[in-house]
Amino acid sequence: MKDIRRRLIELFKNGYCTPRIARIARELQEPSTTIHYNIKRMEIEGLTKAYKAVFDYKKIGEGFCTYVLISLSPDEYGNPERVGRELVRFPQIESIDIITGDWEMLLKVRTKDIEEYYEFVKKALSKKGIVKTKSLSSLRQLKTEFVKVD
Amino acid sequence: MKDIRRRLIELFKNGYCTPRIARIARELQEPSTTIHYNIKRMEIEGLTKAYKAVFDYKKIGEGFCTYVLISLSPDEYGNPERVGRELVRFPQIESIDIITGDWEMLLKVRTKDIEEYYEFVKKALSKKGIVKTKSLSSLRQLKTEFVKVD
DNA sequence: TTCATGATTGAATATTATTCAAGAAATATA
DNA sequence: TATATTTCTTGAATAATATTCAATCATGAA
Repeated sequence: MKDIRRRLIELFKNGYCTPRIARIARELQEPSTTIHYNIKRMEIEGLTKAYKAVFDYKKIGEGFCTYVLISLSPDEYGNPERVGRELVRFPQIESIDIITGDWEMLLKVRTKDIEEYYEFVKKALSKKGIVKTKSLSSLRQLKTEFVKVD
Repeated sequence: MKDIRRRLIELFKNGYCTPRIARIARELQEPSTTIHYNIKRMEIEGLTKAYKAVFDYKKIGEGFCTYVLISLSPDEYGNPERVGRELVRFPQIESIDIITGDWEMLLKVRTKDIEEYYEFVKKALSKKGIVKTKSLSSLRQLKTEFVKVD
């Protein structure tokens, strides 16, 4: 058998979907050409960044979700984006924010389990500039990416 | 003019998109019927929960993003899901997690600005059971919903 | 009012999703 | 091991959908 699923999941994580114009037109009771026109305008103007899938992450082997608070070394305070941009490429990272408060950065990370999370931490969070981290693991998700789950 | 955009944004937040089968088939060099079959199976088995859009949230008037740590009263420790389920319905909430550590719950909230956030806090976080909160505002997002932004 | 720009829409066309039936591959059962 | 059963793959045909185009309408500026 071909492992189509694994490849589909990768594609769906950040794209390869598209609006259902005909269905939207029925829902909003407007002509499909009007819907089409508006969707294209929103894309051109950059309101929409991507069309993607939301998964039952447990079922795709990414059931372990952790929020990571990050403290940067003083010489990185002026440029937290540098560290952030290095992290963007890690597929386990769902979101990266530079934040107010006692910590400089907040990540949301998805892995299979705690072992895989440990591997991620060793690889990704040993960057120059990161001096301290604190992990908050999710015991249960009720909503993610605006979608009600569970 | 009809305000189509506002309505499209609402629909796109948690659905009304669909996989681009033909495009995926070209990308993966597989017959489109094989792709179709696998996508449907993933939907039936519940691997995929929704197909939706990711926005430039600043451009759709939701530029202010805040993570909210929540502490529950001792009599809610045994049932944090009760509070969580009450919060699910708020459209400003992107994610809800029950977490390990000093706090019981973590929300990700999107509003237009700090004023609208304040309105949200008054309405949503005055629930019985919530005894303390701490807001970490996002100064800059580098990645959200697995999609690189900015 | 007139003009320019952007939004809405129906009709025609191009592209795509879906169904169906047949066969191949994997798995279960004897 | 043989055989049955289930799941997966695939091409051909059809149904549904997206897209293009040109005309019309609405809006705001000059």
